[in-house]
Amino acid sequence: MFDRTVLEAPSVEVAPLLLGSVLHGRGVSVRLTEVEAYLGEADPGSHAFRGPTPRNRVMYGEPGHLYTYFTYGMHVCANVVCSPAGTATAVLLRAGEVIGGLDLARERRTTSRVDADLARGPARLVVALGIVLGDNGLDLAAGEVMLELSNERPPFLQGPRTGVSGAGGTADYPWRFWIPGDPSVSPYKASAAAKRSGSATL
DNA sequence: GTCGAGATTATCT
DNA sequence: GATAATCTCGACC
Repeated sequence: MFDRTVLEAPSVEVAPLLLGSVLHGRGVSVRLTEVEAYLGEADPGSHAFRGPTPRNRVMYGEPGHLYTYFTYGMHVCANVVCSPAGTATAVLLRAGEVIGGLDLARERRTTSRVDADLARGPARLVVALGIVLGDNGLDLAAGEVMLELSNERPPFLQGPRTGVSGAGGTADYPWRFWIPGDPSVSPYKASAAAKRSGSATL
């Protein structure tokens, strides 16, 4: 359960609040350590940039729901819908630390050799939680996948988004947030940042 | 440890 | 028909 009004804010404000929060999905619990904000039609990197489509209509719905989508032919990513109905902003869940249902998470992610890799990356996190494409639109307050907002405000860093192709995948939109020093984030962040712009450490 | 290239399919133009 | 909010594997240091 959570206070849905918190999620009515724009995704850039919600994103840091999700850090440290816990997502429970079908027997596995993950503490979020890295997220990314998407600002709907104002954001060239968002699926909603070119207006509503059958796929992204969930983002236009009420906050606190799950938005899932298929990408690169074989991966599913998950977002938390933010902002009031009619506004298409969302927060992409990029990485987290498995804190419950460890054995089950290991079964789902047989390619991970260390626990820190179980939910390191958007598609990996989705697999670890047992989320599938059909969960699109699920209510995170009462569904099989539940969000538990943290009362704490862990320290976080902010930087350019990664993996976004075309316009929008630049430092013009520094809407990636992560908890510094967490093992489920650091290697990913370091190599991706170095690859893009030399060094993006803040 | 870091770096580079290929895989594979739903969705949109 | 082109594109994509990625992952994995193999080569190299």
